[in-house]
Amino acid sequence: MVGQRVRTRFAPSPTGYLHVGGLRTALYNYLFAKKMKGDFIIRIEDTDQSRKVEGAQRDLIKTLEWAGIVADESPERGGNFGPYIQSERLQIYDKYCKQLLDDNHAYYCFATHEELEENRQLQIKQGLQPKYNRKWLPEEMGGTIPASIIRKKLDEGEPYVIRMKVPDYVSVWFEDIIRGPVEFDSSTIDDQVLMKSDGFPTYHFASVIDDHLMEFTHIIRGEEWLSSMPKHLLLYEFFGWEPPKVAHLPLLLNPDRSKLSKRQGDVAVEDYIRKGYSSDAIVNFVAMLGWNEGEGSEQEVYSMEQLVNKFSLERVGKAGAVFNVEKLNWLEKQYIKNRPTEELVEVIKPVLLAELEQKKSLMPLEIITSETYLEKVIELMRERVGFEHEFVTFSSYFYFEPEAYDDEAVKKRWMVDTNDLLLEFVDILLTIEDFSAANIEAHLKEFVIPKGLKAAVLIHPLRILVSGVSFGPSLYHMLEVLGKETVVRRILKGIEKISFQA
RNA sequence: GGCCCCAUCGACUAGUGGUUAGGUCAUCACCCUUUCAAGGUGGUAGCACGGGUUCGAAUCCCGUUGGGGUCACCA
Repeated sequence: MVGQRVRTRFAPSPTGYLHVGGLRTALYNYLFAKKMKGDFIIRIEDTDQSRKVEGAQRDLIKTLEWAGIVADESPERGGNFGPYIQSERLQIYDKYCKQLLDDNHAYYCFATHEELEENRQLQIKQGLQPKYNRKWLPEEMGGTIPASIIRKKLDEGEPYVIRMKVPDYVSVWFEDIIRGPVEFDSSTIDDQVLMKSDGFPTYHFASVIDDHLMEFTHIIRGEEWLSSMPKHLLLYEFFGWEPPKVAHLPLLLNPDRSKLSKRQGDVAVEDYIRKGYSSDAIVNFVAMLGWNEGEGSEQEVYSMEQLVNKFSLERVGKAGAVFNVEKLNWLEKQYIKNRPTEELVEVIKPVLLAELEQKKSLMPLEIITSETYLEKVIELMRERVGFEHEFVTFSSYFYFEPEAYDDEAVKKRWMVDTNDLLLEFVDILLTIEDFSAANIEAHLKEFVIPKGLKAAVLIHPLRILVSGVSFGPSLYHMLEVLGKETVVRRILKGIEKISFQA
């Protein structure tokens, strides 16, 4: 194994959306493989027919690719170790199962669900660990069932499963890359079903065989698999295969420290995409949940490339991490602040166009959809939005007339003579040739100072009139970007609707 | 409950025997400011507990407590 090219895998079951925990698992597999100049592979574990969801495989891969996690081999890309879908590898599992049967490492079990359940209840009542009672263990393997009976059942076409025979009184030991040595006693391991009665393998069996056949060097997966590791190890031993190195990742947690779940917020990557998070932020955030550079590094923002360069399994923590959206939000803002303007234009243009389908704008379309205009909006709003789409949704006044005016702000900012002042000031605005921020500011001050008033008496009402709200970018720059015509129109329209309230 | 894993500010974490226990998010205050942000400065806040080992423990060992995972013909 020394000098071997690193191969890792992400092996989701196509039962629905991609979980953020799954995203992190995939990411760590990807980062490690790429860091080691190796390959990252996607394998689909669809051995449970009943849970299979149509389209899930496509969505899973699409979402991973959205995040920048592109597999070197996958069901869609192919590769030299296919098929990459387990339901297409059934003959392979059959073959290896036969071998286990021949070697007396596995046996047929004809127990019914009812029987099993009854046995389980009995054991629980007796205070024992629920475990298969080995009723169908054949004589030659130390059990009580004669080969003839098994033969007969088989001939009669009786449904069966195939179980692995866990050796008694052995201790299974392995070294986890993240956790160090871990030991289990075989008495705590159940005779795991390998082949289900529908002829499909269970996860445990299929994944061991595929992990070996596909020549993975490192298995990186969630901690929930830690306790089934000994079963897998036993299987490797039965086959005489060298097991890959394993790393069990700490779990992602809810704010109350239970396993991250629906109910307490969004868990699907798609949910976050829908809300407007960028892959940069999600990947960065999820990468830091359990991994850090260490050695006094204070970097918080990492590109995928940097992550690849710096990632190491040794620096993955052992404790679960709470998925905290606040920090994700902060990261998203960091990316928006630093994203090239052209990129932002590309993203928000379609959002604006879609919005324009719904709503009429009184502003010239060729202007507000132009790149130069959007660039100006971005310049003003860049540090004030939490998501890219907010360049449109949170700043709709750059494109649409205000539909309402913030009541509280109006109450606070309107004096008896505000409307008169505004009306007077409109005339001045009309005279401004060069409608620039600096010019507007100069004219406003020139207008207000001789009257012994502060600029604020106009600044706030103007903002409210023009945008409808009491917050936003620099007023003068906002007016400049909107243009004289729009500004004047909105002021006149606004003062018709707003008046001083005592 | 058995087995397994884990334990530093509210959150993410740095720290591997000697540090005023550091950083980031959040939070609070102040500065900047026409507003809101952004930014700047500063503050509050943490080694779960109890025993050891040691001249000296956040760091090593044991125990307790707490949390989590897992005990399927699901992955």
